[in-house]
Amino acid sequence: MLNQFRQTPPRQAEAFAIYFSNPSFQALSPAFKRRPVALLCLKPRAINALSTAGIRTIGQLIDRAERGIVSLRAAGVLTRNEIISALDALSKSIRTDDIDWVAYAKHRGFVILPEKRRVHWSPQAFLEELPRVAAAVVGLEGGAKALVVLRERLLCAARNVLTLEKTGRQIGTTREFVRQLENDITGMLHEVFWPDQQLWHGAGSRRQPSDYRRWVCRRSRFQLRPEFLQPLREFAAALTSEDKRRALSPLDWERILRKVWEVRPYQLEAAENLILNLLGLRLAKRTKTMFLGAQKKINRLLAHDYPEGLSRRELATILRKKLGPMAPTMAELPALVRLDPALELFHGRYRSRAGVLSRTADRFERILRRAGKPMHFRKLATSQTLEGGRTTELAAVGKLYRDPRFVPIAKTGLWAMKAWNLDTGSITEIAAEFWRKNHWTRKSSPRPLA
DNA sequence: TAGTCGTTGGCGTGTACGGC
DNA sequence: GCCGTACACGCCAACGACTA
Repeated sequence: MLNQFRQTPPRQAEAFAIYFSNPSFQALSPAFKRRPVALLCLKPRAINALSTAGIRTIGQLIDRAERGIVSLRAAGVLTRNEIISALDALSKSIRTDDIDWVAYAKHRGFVILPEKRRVHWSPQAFLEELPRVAAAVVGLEGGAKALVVLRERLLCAARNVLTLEKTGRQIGTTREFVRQLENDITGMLHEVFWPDQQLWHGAGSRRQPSDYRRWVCRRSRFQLRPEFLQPLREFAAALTSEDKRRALSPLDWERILRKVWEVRPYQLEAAENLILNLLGLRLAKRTKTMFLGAQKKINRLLAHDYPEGLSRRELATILRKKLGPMAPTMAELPALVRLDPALELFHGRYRSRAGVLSRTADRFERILRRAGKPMHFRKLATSQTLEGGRTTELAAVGKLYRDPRFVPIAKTGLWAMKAWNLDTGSITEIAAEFWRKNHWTRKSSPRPLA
């Protein structure tokens, strides 16, 4: 119980007291000393015991430990050991201007996440690792039920969140318990992801802010590598108070994501809701529904009716006719298209990506228009395979014959768009037609060149 | 005995949807 | 466009069973 810096051994009566002193504590700033002891990740019993003894800040704990905390009610050997261990780890983690929390966590035997080290985490790498880190934290702290809630309610796209009721049915519990669990998970993750902020208290959480002991008593025994948190911090720094206050439309969300992380919402599909949650953002439901409807319409139009694509103006006009006041404006269209992985902008025209066009003939039309000239059916079949189709050469010919958009060029195997109005007969037929148009007879036909 | 886990019931709010 | 209804959800209070 005693550390090496104590000069004289304690009296017998003080044998269960806590004594701890270390010269390195002098390097701690007054601001840091004013922070709550909960930052040291002590168990609730230890926090409660210290709180009862009037010790609520790190500075108070250091001062009292140097003088000796003789009577610590409701603290047994384990609790006293834990406090000593926290003080010891703290003394070994002091750097010139701050605390090295990773070193502190190592000294305490906590889990350091993510396991792999990187000097720099790009937004893409962060997004890839985030679900694993969240699952590691929740799996170890919360158990199987919490993992299901995490998966169905947080590690998913904002539009795919399972209802409380359905999630509850999955784990055999009530929707209210799912809500409480989700709140606890969110709180836990907030504390893990924002370790230097005031401890989180979510609305509806079991923790009550009026009760100091409850307020500070829970911190997860995890430490995230600070460099891993950098992308999230940059994102939070780029947000305005207005962004946090109002419910964001999907377009606002898309705009912010592109500006800060240079990614699109579907790229963070697996963790979209968690990221929104960690950043304290929410999406507007009504607007979201409205835009999802518009997006569905655009998808259908471009995949079936206009596989060759539409200009922004054409698309806006058609949508206005079909959706009326619910139609997106010209200005909103580019972002709406960017939001949908099935759509793309190609040479100034919006169109479905070839891989998601539902009909083979639509793909053929796309390929031919792109080439701008007739193509052999074998090459057409190969090209559509490269773009995600599965049609064989034989089936391709059948589809080309059946679809009035395409015409064969004589018996060459070449196919063109009917809209191109090309001469598609054989050389003999073209020559005969040429002669007929010029009223030439056999006698009057010109002699072939020597 | 305090804390945790999980349930129950109730109230208010926002949204979707159908009927008029 | 308005209205009523159903549904999902947030939030809260209270409670019992269990456990360290």
